[in-house]
Amino acid sequence: MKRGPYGKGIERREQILDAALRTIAARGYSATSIAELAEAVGLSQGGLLHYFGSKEELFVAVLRKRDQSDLAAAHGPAPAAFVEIVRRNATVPGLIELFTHMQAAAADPRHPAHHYMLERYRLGTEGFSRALREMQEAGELSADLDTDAAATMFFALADGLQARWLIDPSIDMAALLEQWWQRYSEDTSINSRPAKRI
Amino acid sequence: MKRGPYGKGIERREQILDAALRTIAARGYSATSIAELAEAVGLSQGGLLHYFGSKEELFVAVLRKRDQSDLAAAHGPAPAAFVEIVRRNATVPGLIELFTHMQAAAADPRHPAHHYMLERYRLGTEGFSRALREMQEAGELSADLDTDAAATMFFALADGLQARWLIDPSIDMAALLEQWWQRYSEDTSINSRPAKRI
DNA sequence: GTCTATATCTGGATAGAC
DNA sequence: GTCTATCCAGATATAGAC
Repeated sequence: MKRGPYGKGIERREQILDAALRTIAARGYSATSIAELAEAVGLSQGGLLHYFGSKEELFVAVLRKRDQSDLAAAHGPAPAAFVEIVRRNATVPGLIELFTHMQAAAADPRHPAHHYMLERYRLGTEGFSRALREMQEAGELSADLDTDAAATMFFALADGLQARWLIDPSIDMAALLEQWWQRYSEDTSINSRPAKRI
Repeated sequence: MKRGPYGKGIERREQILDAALRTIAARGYSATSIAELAEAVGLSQGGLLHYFGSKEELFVAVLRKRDQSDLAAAHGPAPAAFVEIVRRNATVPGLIELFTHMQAAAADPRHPAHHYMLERYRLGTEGFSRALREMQEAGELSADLDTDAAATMFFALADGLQARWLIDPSIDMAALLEQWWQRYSEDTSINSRPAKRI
């Protein structure tokens, strides 16, 4: 809450992002043009674009804001906390839709979402992997598990499930993630089991 | 190879799809308008649209054609064969890009890709799951594995990895899928291992 | 900082001739 | 079946006034 125009600008920006978040959540991605967004925010198209250079940059900012709120809401032990975020996201399909569209668009290195996605993958897997290593050190997790690979899989699986869930909501994303983790994290080291089943 | 205008129309359609496949593979999705496509095919825009009602329907037809050729090229035991398809797809990023865009767009039930995706999920998981059950009956796979869930996970993981790989080609999709399968398919039934690690 | 107005303009879809 | 020509819609981005 700084004073002066600089602080106010930032504050206004956050207000706009909040409104955009709500609008996309309610209307979905495809139904949302910057005109719609501007109206929902109570601003003109030009006024909106004053804060974010382009539609795509605005969308990326919205995703960043969601990540922020997801992270703030996360708590508890590592794998469960991440599953919890997915469960939480499932209440807001519009934002998942936005994410999948941005993820597809981010294949182009010049797209504003490209850097965002790279950063998200890096931070996400680093955090997840670190949490797993701590579990290993505490003896709560099999030491032979490749934590980096597991983290990469988790995010790919979560993203893939989300994309599919939008099309076919019959699947239970959180349950599948839990099921995956339960089975995948089982101890498979040589000491813990015979080489062959009897 | 039927005779008459009907057969010829179908044949022409296939030619067009082949050309479209190559063009998208080479240029990527975003760079491909129907005008570009028409040019590559050696047809006018109107002529192209005579065969496919709209851009989206054409794209879906392209995906169907790729599936067809993937399936024709697949061979060998179930999980490995599917990984092989992913490995093969990795040589054609443009088509993966097309797929991820269509997957995102398919969230809208009115989009032509919606039905395609639903069908693909259904056929894919059915086939994968059936193959796993056969392995179980042959005693090659732990009987306690939920084959439907495993199949759903496989496709979600593969799709998620592909979307990420487009943005960050440093990951090895096929290796991660194999690693997943190897660990996930391990026998975890009570007979095969002690309850707790020593 | 915000609005109005406008510049483009890309691109998909259509109509009708040949 | 294929082409030409055109239309039209929708959307973004920009310029300049207040």
